[in-house]
Amino acid sequence: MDAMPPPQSVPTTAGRNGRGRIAADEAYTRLREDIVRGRLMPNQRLVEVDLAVTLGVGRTAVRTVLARLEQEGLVVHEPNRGARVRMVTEAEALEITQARGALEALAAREAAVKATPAEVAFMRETLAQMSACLKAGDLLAYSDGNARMHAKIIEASRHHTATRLIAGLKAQMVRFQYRTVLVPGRSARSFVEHTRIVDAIEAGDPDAAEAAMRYHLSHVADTLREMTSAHAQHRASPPHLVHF
Amino acid sequence: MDAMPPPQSVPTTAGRNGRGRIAADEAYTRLREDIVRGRLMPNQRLVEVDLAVTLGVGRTAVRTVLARLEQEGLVVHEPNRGARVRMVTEAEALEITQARGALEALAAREAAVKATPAEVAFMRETLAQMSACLKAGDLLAYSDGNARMHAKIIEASRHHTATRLIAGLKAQMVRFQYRTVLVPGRSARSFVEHTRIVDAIEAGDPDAAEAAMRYHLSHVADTLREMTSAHAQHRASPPHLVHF
DNA sequence: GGTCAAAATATTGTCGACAATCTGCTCGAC
DNA sequence: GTCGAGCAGATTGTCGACAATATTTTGACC
Repeated sequence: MDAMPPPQSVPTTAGRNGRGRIAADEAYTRLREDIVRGRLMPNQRLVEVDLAVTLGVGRTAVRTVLARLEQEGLVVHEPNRGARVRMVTEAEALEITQARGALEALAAREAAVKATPAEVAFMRETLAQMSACLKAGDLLAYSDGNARMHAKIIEASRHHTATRLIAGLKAQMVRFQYRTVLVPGRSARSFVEHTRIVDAIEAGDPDAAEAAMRYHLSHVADTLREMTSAHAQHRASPPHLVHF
Repeated sequence: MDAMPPPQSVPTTAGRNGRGRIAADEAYTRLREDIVRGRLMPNQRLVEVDLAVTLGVGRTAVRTVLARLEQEGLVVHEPNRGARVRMVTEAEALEITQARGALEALAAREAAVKATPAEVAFMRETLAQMSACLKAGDLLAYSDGNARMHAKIIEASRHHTATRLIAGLKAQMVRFQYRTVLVPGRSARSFVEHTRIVDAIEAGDPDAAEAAMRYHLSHVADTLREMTSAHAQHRASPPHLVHF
C-alpha cells in the first residue's frame, strides 16, 4: 500500500558518481535533509533496499548512512528489526533546547573575547533588520534575522566543539522550530534580550555576554515549557514560531 | 613487520555470532575501547582489512564501525585515503572541557530538582571517601571518587540529552585525563567545591547548584589552560591528574 | 470461530569480489 | 642530477549474493 514507483528517477548512477564525489556522502546528505526537513515522518520505517533504490546507491552505502544518522540521533535502530526516523517528544525537545542553551551561552562568552569588529557590525546590522521586521509585523522575517544572529554569535565564538554540538542539536529540532508557538509579546522582549547580548559582546565582557545569553535562553525554555503544557491541555494549539 | 598469523583464532565465526549478539556491535565496542583506552595511538592509520582480521569480522562491518566512530569524533576520515585515530590537540582538549562544563552545569541544575534522597546520600558518602583519600594522600583514589561523584550528579539529573553529549565528550578526553597535571593544592580546593555542589543539590536549589558547578569547572578549565601554556614552555612537565 | 504451529515472506546482518583511486617507485628524457 | 610519465602495489568505494532473523500468512485442529 505504498504505491512505490521506485526505479524511475536516476538511471542508476551506479558505480562511482561522476568526479571525485563519493556516492555515499551524497546519499547521507540527501537522507539527512529528508529527515530534517520533515519529508520523512517520525517513526517511519527506513527499509534499506527501498532507500538504496531511492537514493541510487547500494545497500551497503545505505547501511553506512543509517549508522551515521543513528549516531547523530536522527534515527533509531533496533537489531534485526531495522531503522526508523527518530521520534522526538516534546519533553526531549525541551531537553535539547536546554542543552543548546548551555552551549550557546558558552559561545556567547567566547564571542565576547574573540569577535572581530566586522562580526560585531554584522550583529548590529542584523539587530536593525530585526527591529524593522518587528515594527512591520513580519514575524517570519524576524525569525530569519534571529537565526542569522545566533549563527553569527556561534561563528564569532570560534569554538569548534560548541559549534559542532549545537549543529547536531539543531538538526533534531527543526521539526519543532516550525511547529512551536509564539507567545504574544514575546518578540519585543526577545529583541531587547538580543540587544543586551550584542552590547556585551561589543564591550568585550564575557561574563555579561554569557549571562545575557543565559537569561535569553531561559526565557525561550520557559516559553517552550508553557507551550508544552498548554498543548497537553487542548491539542489544537496553532503552530507558530518561537523566537530564540 | 606485524607478524600477522591472521586466520588462526576463531575458525571463521563467519555468519552470525553465537546467540543474539551482533558481531558488528561487538566490533564497535572493541575498537572504540582500543581508541579510548589509548591502545591505538593518535594519527594511527586504521586500515579496513587489518581491522577486519583483528576484530574477526568482514570489511563491511568495519566500515560501518568507522562511520559511527567518525560521527562520534574519535576518528577522522578522508575520502579515498582512509581513516585515522583522531588527534586531539591541547587546544581542543580545552574546548571539550569547556563544553563539558557547560553541560555539567546544566546537569547539576537539574539534579538539584530531581535527585532522590538515595542519590544525595550516595554523593555524601562519596564526599566522605574523597575526604579520606585526601587525608591519606591517595590522589589516584581521590580521582576515582571524583569521577563517581560527577557520574552520580549526571545520573541524578535524569537529563538524557546532556548525559549523551557529556559521554561523547568524555570519550575524546580520556587520553588527557591521564596526562594532565595536578596543580599543587588543587585537590583541597576541588574538595571544597564539590561539597558546595552537593550542598546545593541537597537543598534543592537549582541556581546555586548550577553556579557551584560552573565555579568548579571554570577552575578546572583554568588549570587546564595554565597546564597547556606551561607545557608549551618546557616539554617535560610531569603527567599527573587533574581533578574535575 | 478461535488458537497454535509451521510454512512463506520480508528484511536485516554479513561476506567476498570487483572497480576506482591513491601512493610510491622506476625509468627514460633533458 | 632532476623532473615528469607511466607503471605496480596497496587501499578504499561499491555492489550483489547468501545466511540469519523477524514478521506475516496459512492451515490444521479443537
